[in-house]
Amino acid sequence: MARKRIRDIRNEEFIQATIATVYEKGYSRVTLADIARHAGSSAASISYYFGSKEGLMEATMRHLLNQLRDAMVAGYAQADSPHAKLYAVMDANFSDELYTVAQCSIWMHFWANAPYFPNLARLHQINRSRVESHFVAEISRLLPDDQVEAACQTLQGYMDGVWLQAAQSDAPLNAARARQNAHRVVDLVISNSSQTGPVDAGV
Amino acid sequence: MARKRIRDIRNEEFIQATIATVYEKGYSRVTLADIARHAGSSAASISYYFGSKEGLMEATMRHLLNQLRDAMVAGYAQADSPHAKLYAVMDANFSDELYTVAQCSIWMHFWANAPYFPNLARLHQINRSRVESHFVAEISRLLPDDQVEAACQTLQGYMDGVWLQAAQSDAPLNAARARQNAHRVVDLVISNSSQTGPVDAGV
DNA sequence: AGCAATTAATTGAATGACTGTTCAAGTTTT
DNA sequence: AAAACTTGAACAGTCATTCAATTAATTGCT
Repeated sequence: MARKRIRDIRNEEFIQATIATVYEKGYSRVTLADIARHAGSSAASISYYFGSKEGLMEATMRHLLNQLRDAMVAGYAQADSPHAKLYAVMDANFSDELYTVAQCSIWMHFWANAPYFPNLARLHQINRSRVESHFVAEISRLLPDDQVEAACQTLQGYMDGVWLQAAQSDAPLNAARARQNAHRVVDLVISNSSQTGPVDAGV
Repeated sequence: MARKRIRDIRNEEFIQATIATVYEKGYSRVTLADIARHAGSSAASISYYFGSKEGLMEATMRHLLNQLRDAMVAGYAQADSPHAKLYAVMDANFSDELYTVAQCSIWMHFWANAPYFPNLARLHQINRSRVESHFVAEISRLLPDDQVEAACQTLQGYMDGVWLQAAQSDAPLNAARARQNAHRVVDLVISNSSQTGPVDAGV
């Protein structure tokens, strides 16, 4: 246990340094020396812990994916209505920890680069599928079948789009406000059900 | 005139090669030699025409931004109702020429890298502001004021989000279907006005 | 039109800078 | 005493850029 402790601490430090440094320099320009400097360490140490630069990048993305998954699952479990569950997914995406310029920025970089790393592309796909299946499950209870796909894609696109804009921001983000807006979007999208009558009462 | 012709042809060729090659290798790994091979030319030639790799990337992004702007402006001018204008913006984004995996992919890369090139970041911002002002102008005529921002961000996010997913696709895209879905999203978002009655008749 | 002369276009090879990775030699921790 | 950790320096490879030399295009002149 103790033997692993140090390694875990180091891994976490390097991953945080990676996030900060990729945000600062961009994925295409960042070097191990840059990241090491940020972590107060040396490039050789990174190789020692992660094997290679690619290994570090993979570990970092894995960390981000897990963080997002955990936040999502936690909020999702507590919510008890379809409406609340949709809110929960949004709240996870726009939580104070995840919705920062640096995090959104590195997500951008990983989104762009994932297709060139098969195992990352796979992880990315898994994450996306999970979000989608959650959305579909809840929206199916709130909208007629023929509107589910559009509504789902709208919400998913909204989350991605806001992150994309956030990555370009040069001012700190307001996560609370982002959550508020996201709730409005959820309301906007599912409020449509009132036009076609209560779906639950349908065939 | 004739003197400029050759240079223009070459520029266009190299930019197309850049799009194809960045899609193939990723922004962080693409080399001038890769691009030159795609264009049936040499790396030295690219330096001759664009001065540097960065110059080539800037020219390519400028090209993409102009292409998008032109498509948007053209469709927008022909549409005569707010509703039709919203459709037009969507149709431009999901036109057969622009909505391809390679184009969406390179847009991803440029979105991610724009912040590290001040003049590109500026262009990017201008483009985004133009789209937003179009959206706000039209949506203001269709929804009550307090819903405009959310609706606008939803549509903008939807476009970005779909492109983002498209960039990850390993199958060819169906632009016509994307336009159809986009129209549905527009309908979904603005159909909400019927809940609060005709906005035009309000104070 | 035809023919130098000038300018533009092209690229293989050389250059120089950069960077991921390894390694040996130390230091710290267990 | 052993295992884990750390890193400066060396290594090997890559790549953008430059340069010299060659070829193609254009211009100006008679």
